[in-house]
Amino acid sequence: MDYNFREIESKWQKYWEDNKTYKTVEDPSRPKYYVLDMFPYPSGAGLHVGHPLGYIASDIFSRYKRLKGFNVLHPMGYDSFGLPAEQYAIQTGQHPEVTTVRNIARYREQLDRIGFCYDWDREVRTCDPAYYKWTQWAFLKMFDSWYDPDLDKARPISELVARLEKEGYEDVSAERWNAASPKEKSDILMRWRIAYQGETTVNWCEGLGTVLANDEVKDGLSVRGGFPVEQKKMTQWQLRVSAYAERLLSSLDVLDWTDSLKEMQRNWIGKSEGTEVVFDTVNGDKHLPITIFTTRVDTIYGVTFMVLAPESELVGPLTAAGREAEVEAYLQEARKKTERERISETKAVTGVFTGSYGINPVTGEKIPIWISEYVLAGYGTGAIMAVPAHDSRDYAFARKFDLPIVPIIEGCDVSQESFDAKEGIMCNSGFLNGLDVKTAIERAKDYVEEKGLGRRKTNYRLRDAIFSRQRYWGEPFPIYFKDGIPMPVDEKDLPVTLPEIDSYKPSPDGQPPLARAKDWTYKGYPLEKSTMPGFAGSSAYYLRYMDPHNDSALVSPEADGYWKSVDLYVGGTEHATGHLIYSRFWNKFLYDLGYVCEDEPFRKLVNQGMIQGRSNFVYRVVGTNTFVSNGLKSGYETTEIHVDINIVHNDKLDLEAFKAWRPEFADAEFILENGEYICGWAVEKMSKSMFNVVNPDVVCDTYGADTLRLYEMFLGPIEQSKPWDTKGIDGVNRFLKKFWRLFYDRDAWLVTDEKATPAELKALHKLIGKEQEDIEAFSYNTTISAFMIAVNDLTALKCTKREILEPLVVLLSPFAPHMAEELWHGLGHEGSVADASFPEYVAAYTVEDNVTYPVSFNGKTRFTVDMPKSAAPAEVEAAVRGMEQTARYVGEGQIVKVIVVPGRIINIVVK
RNA sequence: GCCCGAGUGGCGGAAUGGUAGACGCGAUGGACUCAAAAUCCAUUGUCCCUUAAAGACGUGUGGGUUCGAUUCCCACCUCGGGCACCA
Repeated sequence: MDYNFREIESKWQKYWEDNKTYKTVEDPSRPKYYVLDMFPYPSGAGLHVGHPLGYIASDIFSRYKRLKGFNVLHPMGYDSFGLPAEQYAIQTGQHPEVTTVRNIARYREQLDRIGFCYDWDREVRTCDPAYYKWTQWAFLKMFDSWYDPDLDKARPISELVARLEKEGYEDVSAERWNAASPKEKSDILMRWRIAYQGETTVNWCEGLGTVLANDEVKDGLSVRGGFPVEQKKMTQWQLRVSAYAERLLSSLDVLDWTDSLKEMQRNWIGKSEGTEVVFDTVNGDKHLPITIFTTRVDTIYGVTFMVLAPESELVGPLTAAGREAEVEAYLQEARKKTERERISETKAVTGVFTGSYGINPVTGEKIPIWISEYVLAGYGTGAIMAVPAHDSRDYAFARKFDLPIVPIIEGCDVSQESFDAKEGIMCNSGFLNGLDVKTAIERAKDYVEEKGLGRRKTNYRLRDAIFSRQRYWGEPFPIYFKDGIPMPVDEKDLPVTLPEIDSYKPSPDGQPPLARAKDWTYKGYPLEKSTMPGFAGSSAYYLRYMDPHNDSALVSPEADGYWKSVDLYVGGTEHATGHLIYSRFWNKFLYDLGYVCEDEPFRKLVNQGMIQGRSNFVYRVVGTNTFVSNGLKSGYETTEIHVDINIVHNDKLDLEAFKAWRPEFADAEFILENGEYICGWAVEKMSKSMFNVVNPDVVCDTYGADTLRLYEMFLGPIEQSKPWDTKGIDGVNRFLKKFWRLFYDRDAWLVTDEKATPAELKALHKLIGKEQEDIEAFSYNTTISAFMIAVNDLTALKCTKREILEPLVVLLSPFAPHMAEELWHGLGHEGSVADASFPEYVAAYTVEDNVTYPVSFNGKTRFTVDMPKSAAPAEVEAAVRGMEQTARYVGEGQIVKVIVVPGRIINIVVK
């Protein structure tokens, strides 16, 4: 019987499905292990070979852990709300659900062909009402909670209400609270709710007709669609992620994530420890104290002006009489610019003088107050003290508007640029003179606090997440408005399902699409018309997999207590500042309220790299229909043309297929080298337009799923991005065929019950040891190498013994499950190879024979020493030192060091 | 500009202080075959050389630590990724 992968693979895929081989149930008698892939958005284009890279890696790990005796949870689902389906719906009028369901079916078909061990009974879809019921539920909990800074966790809002009634809270006194109207009370609580509605500057994307979160905007363009994004003040639902900034930052330390990913999150959270300082200001005869934030309070003697953000509410009160027109003109100008324009004009320094002055609280000096775009309203207090000598932005501004520059660090040259480094000795700085900068920062902070001029303050760049989208294809908010007051829908009435509407465009009066729904009300009151963003549904999906059919809780305490959190999460880095922050926030919130038992959702995270395309080119001689082979093209003037990689094999063009590819190439002629047409190539993004997309189905048809799995892992370390290069695929395919031939010689079944030889046992156990070690380290490519060596060794030994081959099949099963299953049953087993046990590693079988070390003095071999090859260098050293001959040559105790490497003695150092 | 990460044969890559280039691809030669496919065997870092032996060189560049450096340290160059008026 030859290795017929088509037959084998479809046979076992059906077997797994029929027997529910991969169904997982909670089992307290076995240790659990939770392996999760980032679930895909089911796009219309289907999967290409880059998508399954991470899935294959996690599948191998899941299968390995299962062989090791773990109860493995390995689920899959779909992140199925999202913009592409909605954009398509707007164009075609077709309900996004229709396309989504179709795409999911296609994804499932493609995934099934690769032989994953998912428990499909646990599938989730974010657009399923039974699923998004729990997304809405979590939102209600957030709406109904506040962040208590004393306990440093979220608490029910009722506790805050009780406190307000009794003693007041912060600046809201009990009298004021108790006298407030319902609307006023609602507004007050919005200041503390975790999910709250508030006015904020948002990223408005006209092209998509919706607001976007910071991580959905890149370089001033929307990540989806690439439309320009502008800043706009709007009232939106938001999540108080910023309350968790410190916890999100500090618990990064305990996570087993890559340093680069943690660093990205640290940057995104952007903690900076500084000082808030109060400056008195004078506008004519009016005084108004304003607070600024700085990390360099030590430079306070170098302050020569102050700057406000254009959006700052201080702009109005500080605009002096007679300056209104000019200030207003500047604000108009700034408002009109989109984010992108602001960025592209980085170098252009703009600003306007308010006419007011600030008083430096330390020096008493009077300094002008300006307005400029380079100060952001959303960070710190929206106002800064400017120290042009030691801040490059202040420096540029001072140069442009001819403001004084006062250096306060000894010996620094600020004639060309500012001196930003935090080093040097202070001067011109009163009580700070003579201190080095680091000391001066601390001294100045103490000083400011002692004199009551301000206080130490930590700021974070992390902003609250804007949570409303003016779109249709997302979760509706479980919020209705009673007399303008946002009210939560009763928990028992969840889910609030999406209504049918006639068109997916915004309503004629510019409202979100849900305004088109006929009866979008609850208890007779209007429901919220925006929907939740994409990250809502993906923030807690890993919890739902633990208990996917529970209708009374997101996850039962039993299921949560058993599965706890994700042990291994595999996915791309593109979610570093989006999903991976929101999920951690969401989980911490649920943890605070006691719904989950773990503070962090993803213990260990592995980022798989991208698989790029490898494009092929043909070279048409200009003005002809003749194509010249790559090696000869320098002799001609040619145009480079992308050619479909499916008609190229190992860079050799299939001439007939090329002629048939496009009508205009039907009568193409070729200039060949050595009788072949060699194509050029380049590594590019995998995309249809470059004809370099490789479909996993095609690879499965040609080589089989097992070869695809093996090959994707053999390409290199999974974290690395690399081009898909079909060249090497024959190698792993050859390996599988060779493996098969250990069992079958054509139709003859070779396996015998003879006893294995030491050489055979050695080959097997070397592999067991290596596979164990490498899989735990995610070094799959080296495991496969070890496999190839073992199979070559056993082939050379003509090994046909069950004692060796049976464990070998188990070792193969995580990588090539179909073939392993076929051979496992061939060996007479009844159940699936997935239920086998990982073979025990016996180090003794791999021990090498003795080795003879020559011991030389002055370059001449004087004697030899016999040691086992496994002896550690230290043991060899001890043996050499202890020998009589040694003492004869160098004298007792003369040896300083004997340098030994496995197999030889390199040097003997003598006193 | 700031913060990470990486530079090794014709190619993907291996080795994390101890024989650099495992394993695979490609290439060359050979066996089997009427032939092809498939399979198997051998060679394959560079230089010197008819070949071999022997030798020298060799992990981006320059220095350092060490008996010994692809690996550790310093500086630089190149590439990739992230952040970017965050005071």
